[in-house]
This record gives sequence, structure tokens and C-alpha cells, in this order.
Amino acid sequence: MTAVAESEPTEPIPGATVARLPLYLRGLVDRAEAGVETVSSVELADLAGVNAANVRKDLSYLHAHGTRGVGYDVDHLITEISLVLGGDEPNPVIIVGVGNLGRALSSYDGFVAGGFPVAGLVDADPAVVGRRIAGKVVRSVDDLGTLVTETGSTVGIVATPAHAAQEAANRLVAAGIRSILNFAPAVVVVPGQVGLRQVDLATELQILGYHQHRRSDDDPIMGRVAG
Amino acid sequence: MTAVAESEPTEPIPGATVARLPLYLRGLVDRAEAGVETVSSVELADLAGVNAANVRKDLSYLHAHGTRGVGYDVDHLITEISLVLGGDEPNPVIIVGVGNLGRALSSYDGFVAGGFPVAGLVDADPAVVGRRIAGKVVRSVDDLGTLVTETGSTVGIVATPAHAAQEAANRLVAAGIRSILNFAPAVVVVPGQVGLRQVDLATELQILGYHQHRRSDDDPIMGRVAG
DNA sequence: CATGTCATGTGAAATGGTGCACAAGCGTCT
DNA sequence: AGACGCTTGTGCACCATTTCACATGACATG
Repeated sequence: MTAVAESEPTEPIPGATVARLPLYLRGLVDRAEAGVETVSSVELADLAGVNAANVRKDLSYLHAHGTRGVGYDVDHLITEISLVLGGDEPNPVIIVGVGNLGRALSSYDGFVAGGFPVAGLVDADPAVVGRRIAGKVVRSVDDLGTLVTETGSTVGIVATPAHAAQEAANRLVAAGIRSILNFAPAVVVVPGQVGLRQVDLATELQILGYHQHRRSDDDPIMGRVAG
Repeated sequence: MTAVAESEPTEPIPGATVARLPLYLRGLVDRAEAGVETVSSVELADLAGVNAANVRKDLSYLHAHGTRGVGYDVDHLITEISLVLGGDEPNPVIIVGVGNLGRALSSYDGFVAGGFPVAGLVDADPAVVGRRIAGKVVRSVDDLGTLVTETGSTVGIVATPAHAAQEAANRLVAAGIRSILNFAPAVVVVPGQVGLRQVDLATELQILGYHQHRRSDDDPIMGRVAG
């Protein structure tokens, strides 16, 4: 022992691996519901659409050991992955901006299933504040601080127009939020200790567009209906 | 000349670069609207939140040359990037599944702005077929083939529940769609010549959850309010 | 208990991506 | 014209990630 021993330094897991863990988790839960007890890395790989060796290496980072000749224990693996992702208890989220997207996200089942129940909605527009959406009353952005404290929320979702995204993020940070998921088509910056992920829906289509366009170039035959 | 010369073999652009192009495009459009004529790689890097050398290398793949000592021509660059992403004309998209998410996507402005206007909506539920959403009448999934032909759509968005995602994808492929953006929390498989991207909203939160959870472990002090 | 089959765990190579550092080129100003 | 400052374009080294290949170990069967 040379320096201080923090509570389990837990060597970091590669980002690429972390991004795949939710996929494994989803596949595992499926299998668990089907009553299966064990999965092999090959099955899991199929379920997640990745390489089997990749799965094994990923799981090795979790110290989630399997049994040679048998595979991985489904229930145990579910517990293990769940623990790594977001801890063992739910992380309530606050959604900022209840436009079309915000409303859809408010009632998105996958969030609560994934351990991220929607704990509150806020909007800057006084016209929608007070309205009830997905069983929750929309509060003013000015109430963010109290709302975060009341609900113990740690995650914020930005679903505002692009021009309001940075302001929304700022307010979330000021309210004590620890991680932000930004759906607005704008780059937002946050302090280093706050987690941030950007999801741009239009961007995804454009990326698809590149590959599609490219295929057309290479196969002029495919340009119209079919050969 | 050894082999056949396809119409511009266009050497492939690295995937990581393609994923950044939409970010550049967004920043460039902003600047264009602000009346700026040229941007430097450093500005663009700021706008997109990446490294400046990275920007230059990315743009070099497009053969979108800038002028040393000056920067890149904004309008020209916009044209160039737009061309690489999805060609020069709009790619109409069909949305399958008009639940909460499907409805939100139907009126998502970013799509049309990005060159992907929503050309049609379909759903499997007879109860919603015929209803008008975002100015469009919802058609039956059985009409997918005709709808795709009528509208000339090349891209499909799957916004169904997880259990219906693969079926939706199959039908889109059968209808002649060339690329699919899947929002359902399920892995779908498509023939090789069809483009596919998965966007899982809950997954994004879980990834954030890992990092947040991890920070808590390292900083027990931050566990509660603040040090 | 010996043997065969199966699946994990991992070293090491290959691939892909990032960022530094600098030469080369453009425009401007004197 | 010449010199200077700014910015591009890119070779190269570094880092992360993927994938292969195989030794290791577990279970089942006779």
C-alpha cells in the first residue's frame, strides 16, 4: 500500500465495452424471461450483433467469470452488468423541454425498465407549465433546483430546441445534475465532472445517407428500381 | 487501367469521419446564416467539439480543399458535405409505428432540415390507420410497397415496440427501402446491401449511468450534496 | 477414472482512429 | 518584391479496439 485506498478503485472499463453492456443486458433479460439458465459467448454475440471473442473480453473486464464448457450464468450476469451500469438502485431523470420529443420521452417505457424512471418534467414556456403529461405535472425551469432535490434526480435529459440547449444544460448543472443526455441538435459544453452524451436524430439519418449514396455511386445499376 | 472503371470509385471515407460530418455541417450552416464566408479548422473544431487536426484530416477525405492562411469556404464546404451525405436531393423517409416516439419523429424538424423529409407513416394497428398525424394520414403496413413507390422513399425508420421491430424491418426491406434507422430496443438483422443503424434511447442513459456510478465510487465525498 | 467435447480466458497481431508537429502555401503589408 | 503571419495538409507515433488462435479448464459419458 503506497497511497490512499479509495473505496474500490475499480479499474476503468473501456468505453467501447461500456457501450455494449446495455446490449448484452437486453439480450440476457430476454433469455432470462425465456427461462434459460446459461448463455455462451457465441449466443450473446448473436444477440448483440458483435463478435464472440469481443463478448468474452468485454465480460472479462467485469470480472464476471463464466464456466468453461458451459457458458455464463444468465441471472448472475444480469446482476453484474446492472451493477456496473448505474449502480443497483434507480437513477431518476428530469426531462427539460416537453415538445414533441420531450413528451415522447416522458412516456418511454425503456427508461424505467433500464433503471431510469422519469421523475419530473420542466419547460420554459409558461403556457405548458402546469399541464399534466404522462401522469406528471410540468414544472417551470425555475423550479429545477427544488425538483432535483425533491426527487433525488441525478440525470437530466435535454429535449429543447437547439438554441435553448446550452441554457438548459447550464441550469441542470446548476441544479446538481450529474449526467446529461442531450437530444437537441447542438453541441453543449458542461463542466468536466458532469457526464454528457449527445444523441442527434437527424445525424443518424445523415450517416445512413452517406452509405446509401455511396452504394448508388458504385452500383449505377441499382440507381432505379432493380436490375 | 486494369479493371472496369465504375462511375467514380470514390475511395471510402472512414466511419468515424462520416459520423462527424453532420456535426460540421450543422456548425457550417450556423455560420453561413451568420453571414460568415470562411471558417478555419480551429473554429470548426470548436463548433463540433473535436480536435482541429482531426477536422482537417476529415475534410481532406472529401477533397474539400481549403485555402492556406485563410480557411475553408463556408458555402462550398456545405455543398461538399451535403453531397457526400445522402446526395444532392432529399431522401424521403417512411416511419413505421406511430406510437409516442413515432409521432414525435413525424414532426421532428431536424429531419427535413437534414434532407430527410417524412414522406409517409404506417402502423400495424387498424385503430390508428387513417388517422392524421403531423399532416399525414397513417397508412397500413400492408401499403408499404405502394407507399414507398409513390413517394420514392429510400429510408425507413422503425419506431415500433421491440417485438415488432424485426418484422417492420423485413417489410421495409421487402418494400425496397435502402436504409433503416431502428429506434426499437431490439437488434434487427437486414440483408447486407441495406444500411442499418440502431439508436437505443435507454442504452444511452445506461452508458451515462456507468460513468456516473463510477465517479461516485472514486469520490465517496461526492456521494451526498457537496464537499 | 480416463477421455472427449465444449466454451472460457487471454496473449498477441492487426486494424482503426487520434493528435502532434511541421513543412508548404496563401494573402497582406510595407 | 520581399518578408511575415496565418492556416492548411499530412507523415508519424501513439493509443484504443477488434479479432484470431489456442491453451486451459469443466462437465458428461462409459
